[in-house]
Amino acid sequence: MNSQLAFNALGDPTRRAIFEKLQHRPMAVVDIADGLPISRPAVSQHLKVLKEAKLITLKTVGNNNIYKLNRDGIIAMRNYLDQFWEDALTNFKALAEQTEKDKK
Amino acid sequence: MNSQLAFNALGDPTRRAIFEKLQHRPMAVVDIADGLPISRPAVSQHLKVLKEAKLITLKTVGNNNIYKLNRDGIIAMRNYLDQFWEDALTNFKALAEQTEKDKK
DNA sequence: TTTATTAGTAAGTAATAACTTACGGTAAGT
DNA sequence: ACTTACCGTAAGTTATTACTTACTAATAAA
Repeated sequence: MNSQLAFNALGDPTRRAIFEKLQHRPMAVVDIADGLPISRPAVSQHLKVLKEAKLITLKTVGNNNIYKLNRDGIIAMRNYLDQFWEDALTNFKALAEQTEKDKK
Repeated sequence: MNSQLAFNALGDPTRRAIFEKLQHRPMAVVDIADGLPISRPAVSQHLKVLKEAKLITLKTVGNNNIYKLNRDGIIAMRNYLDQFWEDALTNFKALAEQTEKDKK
């Protein structure tokens, strides 16, 4: 799992908007772009980033590229972050205990 | 919790490096900057972002600003992101079930 | 078989983010 | 007092990212 890709992918507000749109239903690119204040090609570029981060996938149906959330990618990211926070909190706790000990 | 702050703060690799450094021990700014390929003021700027995202705090001791992880902030962000992924997966599941139903 | 719709990519521009150097202020050591 | 060490901020530069328009290709509809 490349955390850098995922963080980066969701770091942009427009991409988060797209990601959240796809939570409602799978959508073709025109539909995703509809309502967003940017051009359709710009949306395509964002979709590329989300796809490379493995957060979404696409299925071509005739003329349409239907994008949807990628369950496996999302789970991978969630698991990575679970570990990330756990490490941080574990280390925090160890430091706090060390500080206690140092006082004595 | 502000999602923009969360993703933005950890979206930058240098900031994640700083965050991980602080998992080992609280550190003064010079120590944080030591080893990083950027200038000390640049580090200060990253620290500001992490601080505003409530991931770290600082304590001034004489001439030193000692930065350390902020347990409460980390927990808040973990909880927020847990929810974020859970929502995504819940929606994914609902969509999958809907698709099943539509087939019938 | 034209005509319209969908969508990705290329190339250039605009906006943003990360960085540097220069500075000022404060505390600690001499 | 003077000097050194620490650190934040300001201002400007560089690098990166987001965006636009123009184009091409592919399928669907007429």
